[in-house]
Amino acid sequence: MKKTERLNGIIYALKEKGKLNCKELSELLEVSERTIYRDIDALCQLKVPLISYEGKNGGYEIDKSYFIPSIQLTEQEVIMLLMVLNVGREMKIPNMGSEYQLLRSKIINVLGEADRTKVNQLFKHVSFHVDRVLPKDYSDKVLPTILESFMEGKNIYITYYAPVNEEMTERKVSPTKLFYSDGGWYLSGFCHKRSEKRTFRLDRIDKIELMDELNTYLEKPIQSASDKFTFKEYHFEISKPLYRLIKENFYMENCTVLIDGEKMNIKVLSKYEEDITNLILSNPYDIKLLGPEAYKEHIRALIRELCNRYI
DNA sequence: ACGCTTTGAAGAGCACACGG
DNA sequence: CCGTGTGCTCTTCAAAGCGT
Repeated sequence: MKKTERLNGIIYALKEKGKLNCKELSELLEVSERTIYRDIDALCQLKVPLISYEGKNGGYEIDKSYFIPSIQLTEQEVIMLLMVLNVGREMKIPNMGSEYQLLRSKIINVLGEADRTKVNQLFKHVSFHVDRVLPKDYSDKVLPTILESFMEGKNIYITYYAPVNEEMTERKVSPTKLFYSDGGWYLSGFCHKRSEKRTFRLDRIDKIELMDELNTYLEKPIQSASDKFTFKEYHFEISKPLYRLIKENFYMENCTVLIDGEKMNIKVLSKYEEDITNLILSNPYDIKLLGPEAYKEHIRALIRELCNRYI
């Protein structure tokens, strides 16, 4: 890290944290305490209004009124931000389409002309692919209203499209979590219409209104058996080659090997039942489901239905 | 190779907080 | 009030990095 970046780092850290001592700053910026003392000295010479407190509970503060003129980023920081921005666009963060280009310009304009050309050149050869992204689009109001509901701690009123019976339902929801999973954006929370925890696909929210009523479910977790994203444990016998092929997959994240050999015995804790089912049906010679019994019955029923249909 | 700058380690001195 | 612990300030010395 260059000295100028470190000086900026000290200013931003003190602005954010309030008071920090030399040891904390040295750990944060990964330099010795002596270097921090020298940097503090340099900042004082640059007329940055620092206040030092000696003795126990001492440290440094920056005058609250000190104004940081503009954001300064290194080339590495710009590259990281652009990577994150590109991933976000690929994940279709709601409303990102219109904001993407402007935000990208703002970030890249932090760099000088020469570095800008270099970074543009770099991003011609870097791309991100997120498979199975569900929605074509989101309603414009959805994300801003959900974000506001979390910041204000208030309930929302939504009109939600249920594809099974092709109907629009209206309901009051106390949002608890906004998340991206399995190719789409979801909102989970307490549904007052059903009186239980429900997860909603954002692209199926047609209308949304922020209510005046306070959300009392923000701090306490809501448990629900009908929740799509709960973890279940699966027990398999699996061939070593297939295990090697799939062990890095997202649905295998919580995997325990019970017996290691040409035929392996594993336990998988996963919330992606559809992917597990596809794995079982696509690899009948290499994987055998041992449990749980209820899920085995589910697989049997699927296979019976397939047989009835195609024999 | 040389000079300059930056950095780090160690130690001494001073100020302050706190408990006995 | 005094001893102890913590933290800022300052000095000295050595080493590494960088440009010429």
